[in-house]
Amino acid sequence: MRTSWSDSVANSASENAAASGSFGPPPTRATYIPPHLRNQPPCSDSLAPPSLGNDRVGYSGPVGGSRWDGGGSRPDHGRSGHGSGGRGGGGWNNRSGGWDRGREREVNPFGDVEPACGEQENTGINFDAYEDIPVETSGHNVPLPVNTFAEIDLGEAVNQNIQRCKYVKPTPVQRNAIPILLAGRDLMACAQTGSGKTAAFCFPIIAGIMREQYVQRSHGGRTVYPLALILSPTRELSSQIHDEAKKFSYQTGVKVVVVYGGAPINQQLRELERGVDILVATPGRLVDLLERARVSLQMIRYLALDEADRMLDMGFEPQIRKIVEQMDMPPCGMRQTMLFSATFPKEIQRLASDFLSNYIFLAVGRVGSSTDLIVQRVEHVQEIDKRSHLLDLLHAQRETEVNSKHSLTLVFVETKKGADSLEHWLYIKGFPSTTIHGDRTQQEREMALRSFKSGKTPILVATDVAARGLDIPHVAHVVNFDLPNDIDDYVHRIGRTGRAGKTGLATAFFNENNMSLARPLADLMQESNQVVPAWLTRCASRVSHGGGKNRRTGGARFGGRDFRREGSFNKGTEYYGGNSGGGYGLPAGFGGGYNPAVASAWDQ
DNA sequence: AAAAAAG
Repeated sequence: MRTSWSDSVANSASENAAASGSFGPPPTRATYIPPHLRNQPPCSDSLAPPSLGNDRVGYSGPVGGSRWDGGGSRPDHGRSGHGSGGRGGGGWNNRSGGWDRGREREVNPFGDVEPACGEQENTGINFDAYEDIPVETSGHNVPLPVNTFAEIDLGEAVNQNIQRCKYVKPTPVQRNAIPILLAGRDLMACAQTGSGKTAAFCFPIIAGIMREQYVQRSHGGRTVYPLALILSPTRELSSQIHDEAKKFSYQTGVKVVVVYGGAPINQQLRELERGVDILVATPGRLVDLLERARVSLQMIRYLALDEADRMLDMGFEPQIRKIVEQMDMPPCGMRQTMLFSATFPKEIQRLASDFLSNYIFLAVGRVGSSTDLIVQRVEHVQEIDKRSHLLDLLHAQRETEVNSKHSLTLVFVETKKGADSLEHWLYIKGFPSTTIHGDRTQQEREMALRSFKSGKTPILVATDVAARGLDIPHVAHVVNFDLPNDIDDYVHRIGRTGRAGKTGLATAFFNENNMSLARPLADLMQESNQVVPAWLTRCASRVSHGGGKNRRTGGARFGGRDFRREGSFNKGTEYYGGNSGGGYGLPAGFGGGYNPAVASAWDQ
């Protein structure tokens, strides 16, 4: 059933494809071509996840040998003794082994990249600001952070990709996490999205796969045996991670495949059959593939959970436990496990420790100490007035935006129905928008995201499916039309703005229905040096003073703190990175603070 | 109670 305005006009004639930009006066329904349908090649196969192009032929399953080999011959499958001298020389200089044929046809993921990785120059970055970032680590024998990519031995191929991405210097989470992971340690990391955390876990995985020698076991059938598994809670996030990982692994011989629901499984099966070292997946589709015995986890050496706190909350935990504990994945200690999120509630940390072995906890704060990149506003708006209030905001925004051609507004609502209905209403009121939520087809979801990112529909009405991890440049304004019940969800939502060094605005509509959020929201805003309205403080003091589920413990400087350090369960701590005693005042989840118009690894 | 994730 077509519920979206975008869809309702999707079949309009295409001769108006060159219609004017979407920031002009609102179009009329009769002649309007939805922006996302303009200038599109006919028959674009939008069901295919981006960058699935994978063209190495004849590869199946883990390879019996190291990609370090400079040898001229393709490693033999199923040969256990291969590569005894494979690491001889130990250099990264020449790995022109058996992968070359495939490499020549490997799609260049840098060919059509979006501005995030391409158009900008790396000049004028104020890297000194990085030195101020509070970093907290705990655990046994924490490896020291590095300051440059050159200090890390990731190999020539990966180094080239780092250059292609125009990363000049590792971000704080990378500086700390990469040495930890290269040392083979398990890791629980608190760091905001947009802080380069995808690269922080991808680089060590790719380097590890290239370095090590894996023996192909002769298993039957069409089962594939990935060496690394990266799980994320939404399809779009998995797709995004896959796109990043493709860039990082370009011409390394390491193969990345993504699988998720809502897309044709046959295509994904074909990709898997062409070989997979790193599998990026959402839980449901992975379980399906495991049950069909098309994927085995026996060979997994690296397990990464992105948005790990979401992955371990009530809705996902059973599936994650099944994948990690009840299939054929090597147990804790036999694999390297890394958990990343911007928020890590204590209860979730306790759960997560089941999956970890002697792990290091890492929390990385934000850049700078006083400049808040996200201005948070809370307004008291009754349910009945929300729509007209939103309209006022959008009109005011339009007034001040005549010159900025690419400024996006992300509106979060509570329900899928509410998303459709608000989107339709906005259309009536002359604001081109689209919507993303779990009741839309995957094709529609991906189209909506593209249309929003490109600025063709500069308003996106979303449920929490878009709250986490998605890297959408140019989101100037996040509106919490309906506030979430959990303060961590709020942190993730507003984290969609204030990215890439730009300032962001986050507006929340608060009323009696949000009383349970009053206290944590007021605390959070205070900690991030925001103006807390007096009425909100009053609300906060009216509700219970107990430490409920929503209460942030241990201060919110980092959006998390190692739960092992609480109470008597103290395993010893070590500190690096100038955590000189608090006063940072802002939790993680607030965008990086470097100059605009520069690219760096922050632009992951 | 809602959202997400398999079909």
